[in-house]
Amino acid sequence: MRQAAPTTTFMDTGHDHAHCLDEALDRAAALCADRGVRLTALRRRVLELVWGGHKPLGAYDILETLKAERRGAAPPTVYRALDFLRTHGLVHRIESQNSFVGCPDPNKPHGGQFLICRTCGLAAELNDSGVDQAIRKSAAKAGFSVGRPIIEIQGLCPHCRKKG
Amino acid sequence: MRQAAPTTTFMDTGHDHAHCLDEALDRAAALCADRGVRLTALRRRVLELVWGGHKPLGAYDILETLKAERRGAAPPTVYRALDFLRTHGLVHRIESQNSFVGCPDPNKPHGGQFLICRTCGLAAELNDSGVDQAIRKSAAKAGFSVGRPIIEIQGLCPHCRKKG
DNA sequence: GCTATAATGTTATAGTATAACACTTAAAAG
DNA sequence: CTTTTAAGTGTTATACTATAACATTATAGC
Repeated sequence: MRQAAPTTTFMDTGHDHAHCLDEALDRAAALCADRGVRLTALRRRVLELVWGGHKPLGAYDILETLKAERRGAAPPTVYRALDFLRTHGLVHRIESQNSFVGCPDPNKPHGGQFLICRTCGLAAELNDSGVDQAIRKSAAKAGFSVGRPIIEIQGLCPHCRKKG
Repeated sequence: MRQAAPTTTFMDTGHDHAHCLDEALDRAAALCADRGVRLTALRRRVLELVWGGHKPLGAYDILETLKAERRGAAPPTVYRALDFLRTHGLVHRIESQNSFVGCPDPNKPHGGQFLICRTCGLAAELNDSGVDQAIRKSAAKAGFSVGRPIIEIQGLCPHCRKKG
């Protein structure tokens, strides 16, 4: 085990984000090494951009930055990197926003549970077993076999509630 | 009150769908009358198409049908009708599929909880208070104020499990 | 080094959604 | 009943999101 439990709640605005980022990149490198897959410079860079903050980024936002750095970056450049990162659980897609955010806990396979602030745009990943169990129970009642649960809760984060 | 509690689980393949559809249109007419808003021919027709089955439809699928019926139907034609229907809770958007499905219970305001079969594409709307409570509890722990919860559970419906 | 495979570059296009303005129809006011 | 006003729809153009298909380059294993 390389890391202690990663962040799952809203960060202070002034938290040490460089630390989050470094840890995320270290986890990714370790995970890819374990699985014998390649965290190439491009994939690493895209992951870095996604972890640039706790606010989900659009694919074309990422592309804008890449274009300034690499000759000929195009949509497939970023979508392919994102596909790789998602396959390995390093990044989640926020379905309700067409955006992407780093996963703080890529080793544990899970669907995403997100709290998303409608004011500041920050997203926090939950992974609440109570929610998961309630869903499984409810699905079971309908005779439904649960594959990938998508949970995206729009609302107000603690900071924006106070300022509100 | 015009109607008894509407469907919330997976329908038999051979259920009386004409009945579902009629009830949905009646509910919509009553709701619009109550609220003093207009269920125009276009809006009614789009709702009818969305309720053509229990499988969510894409906006451009709806558009294809409309084009055959109305001169000059274009994307705004269908998106505007869908916006109206969504505003009044008559239709939900399935975020993970860019598709739209009729709501069986438009009077009770609620975010959508959906079970979506990855094989046959059918969607069933839940509205499980256990799930809702688990989410509220978990969000409260993070100091987050819940607005609109989006829950889309991909998996296998009872019929597709059996056919396997 | 050679070969097979994986990754990326490159061009084109598909699929989803909205902006902006013109026109028509229906409701409200007189 | 007509005028006025607002709501709804038509129409054109365009923005945003994502993938297909094929060429080229880089990497890993032999």
